[in-house]
Amino acid sequence: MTDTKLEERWPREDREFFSAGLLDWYLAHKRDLPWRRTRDPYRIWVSEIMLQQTRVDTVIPYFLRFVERFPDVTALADAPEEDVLKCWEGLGYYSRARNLQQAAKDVKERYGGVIPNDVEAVAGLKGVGPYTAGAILSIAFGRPEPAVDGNVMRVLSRFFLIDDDVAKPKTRILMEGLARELIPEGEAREFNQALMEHGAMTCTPKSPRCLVCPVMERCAGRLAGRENELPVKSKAKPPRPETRLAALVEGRGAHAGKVLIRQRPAQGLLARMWELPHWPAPEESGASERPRTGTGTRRSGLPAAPPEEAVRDRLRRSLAGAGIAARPGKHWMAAEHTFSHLQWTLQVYLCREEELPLPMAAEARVPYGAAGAAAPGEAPAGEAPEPVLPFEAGPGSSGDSGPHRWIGREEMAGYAFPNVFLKLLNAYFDQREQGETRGQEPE
DNA sequence: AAAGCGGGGAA
DNA sequence: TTCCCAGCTTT
Repeated sequence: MTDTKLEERWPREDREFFSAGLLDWYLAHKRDLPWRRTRDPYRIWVSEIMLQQTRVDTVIPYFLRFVERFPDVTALADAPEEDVLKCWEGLGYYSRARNLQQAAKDVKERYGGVIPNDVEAVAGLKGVGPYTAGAILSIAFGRPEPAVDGNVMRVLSRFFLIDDDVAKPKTRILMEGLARELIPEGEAREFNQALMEHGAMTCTPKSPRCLVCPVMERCAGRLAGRENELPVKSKAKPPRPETRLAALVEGRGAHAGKVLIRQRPAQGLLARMWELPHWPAPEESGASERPRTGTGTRRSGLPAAPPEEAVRDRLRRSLAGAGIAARPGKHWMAAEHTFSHLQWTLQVYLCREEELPLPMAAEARVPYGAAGAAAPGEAPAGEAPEPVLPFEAGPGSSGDSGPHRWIGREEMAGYAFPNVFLKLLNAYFDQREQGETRGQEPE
């Protein structure tokens, strides 16, 4: 973008009014946040990674715990990966944690553990894209780099009345060019934070607080009466629904009092996190129906449980395919977990570990399972044998089961779980402690 | 350029 | 409940 072109579209007077107004407002009203009490580039970096896709109030306790546990680049680089993942548990987008640690190892090796004051070096770190690079460089080092996130695009799109689709990469490039020009001399650190703070506190996604806005007099979006239709953003695809059968296997004998968990593969969704074992529900059964309402875990009753016979057989075969001999029992509860691209309905069944394990498990391991492996009275006669499903269907999957473990409540602290499984496990152990199984024994 | 990747807060 | 939010990597 040439300077004349920029001047045409956004006059210097407006730009200077905007920058000065926001900066003054920020210096008077900025929130006291943990990462604003330091200029340590490491802490700025950690905070910016956590703040991707995550709100300030959610991040604060995670940030404090994280920098206490891993106080500097070297401590993070040298920590076991599962410690880092456990510290990130519940925060989501777990690849952020793995990329952050990988980048810490790189900083330790390449730059002696010191985060370099260098645009290319910072931008080259794993997990650091254009926004985060600009944030680190400006906030930690005072460099005049733009840091354009969703807040900034919303603010700029309104004040300068830019109705390009902010979902397009081209629009972000445009905004970065504008944002770079807006930085007042020597004020990058405070101005970039002022932009984001303004988007978070005043120029909010819905119902922007124009009446208290420090730059409202010249806000082109508001003057045009279009503040509520900006920014323009094309809609994302709705998440694809998927029903899955989950097994809460109660251990017997050596595993009494424990339940079975497994670790997910190193690649893809929820990589290396732990979970209850679960498999896709058969399409043709009623099990693939979604509950009409609801998110989160709930007691059995609301989403109608799928037909018990077919489901129990499928579960038993899937468990056997993972080398676990267990008898599926009663439907316990349904839980929902929504990702941005996927919506799981987990139908959770209580199962009991079998005492007679290996021979049967070995036989049932045969992928296109022989009906002869069926436990007494379970396989419906005349039904075509169903394949034992691999651990995770889809491209890039080895099809192998990950490691399994038997754990009690105390051992949960040693494993990182996605929230939905954390809730299910806690609900299960709570219920069992209260002896609240009344009449719900597996058949 | 599009898809994959979690979770929580506001309306 | 439903809707909305959102940066980086990989494909």
